[in-house]
Amino acid sequence: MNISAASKAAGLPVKTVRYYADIGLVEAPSRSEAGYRTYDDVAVRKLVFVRRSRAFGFSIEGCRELLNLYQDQDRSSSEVKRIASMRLEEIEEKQRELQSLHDELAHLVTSCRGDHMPDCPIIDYLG
Amino acid sequence: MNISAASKAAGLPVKTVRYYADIGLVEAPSRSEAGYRTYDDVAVRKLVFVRRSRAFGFSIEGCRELLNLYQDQDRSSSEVKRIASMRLEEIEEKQRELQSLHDELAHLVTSCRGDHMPDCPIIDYLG
DNA sequence: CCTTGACCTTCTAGTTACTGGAGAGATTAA
DNA sequence: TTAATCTCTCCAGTAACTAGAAGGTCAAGG
Repeated sequence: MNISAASKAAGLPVKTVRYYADIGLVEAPSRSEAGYRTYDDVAVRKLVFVRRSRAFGFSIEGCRELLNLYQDQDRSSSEVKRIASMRLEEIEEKQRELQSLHDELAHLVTSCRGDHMPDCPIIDYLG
Repeated sequence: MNISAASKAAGLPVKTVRYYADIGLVEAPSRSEAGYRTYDDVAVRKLVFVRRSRAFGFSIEGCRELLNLYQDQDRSSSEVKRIASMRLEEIEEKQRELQSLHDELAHLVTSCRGDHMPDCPIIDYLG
């Protein structure tokens, strides 16, 4: 499989597939005689794993940790759970921040008449 | 006022204060004979405005827009309201995304026993 | 007067996670 | 054979700063 086929199979852009090998997140693939990268199903499965992990908001370093556990037959599920729980807490923190941000801004928006007078509570608040 | 005083007054790191002038977000301050940047209250007020806008999640470009409106005596409050409302919608979209992310991950975490067996539903799902 | 330490300057480079493009070689289909 | 499509590497850019180096300035204490 050449890189574009692997990229389609994994659901990642070609550039990203190369990038993940460049930074050592996944193994560097073997090359054809002409120097083309060649991928097999195992490589694609790992790329899919990374894509899903990223979609969960894990950082590259987080993915690296998870990937090691994924590849480790002797892993304990408690370690995986610990990492996922940390990420869950980060998400919850972000949610709280976003909520207070939302409430404050919504308050300002509703208190602004939105007509053509230069008077504006949003600007007043920010300034 | 030298840069560190202005930085404290505005609630921004010194580096950031310099940076905002470098990219032309705020005016370049005048300089003392020795080349030190000197700030007045007006400059500080604009820095505070930027800090607050950033805290609301506006991008630098968004801040630039708002700052122009802030400095424009003839601004219409409808324009300000429009920009703030757009930002509010973005926040709400982000909240929805984060919520489904949270639910999915929370489901996986609770379904994982977290013991010392290599069996793990989180890994199974990702891989 | 001199030194010490805090403060200021510019410049470069690093961060995160890619993305875009140039220039050149390889492969495939017509 | 030629044109289109891949693929390669390398360089640069994105957002919004942050860190650190090398060096100039200023005020206070001895």
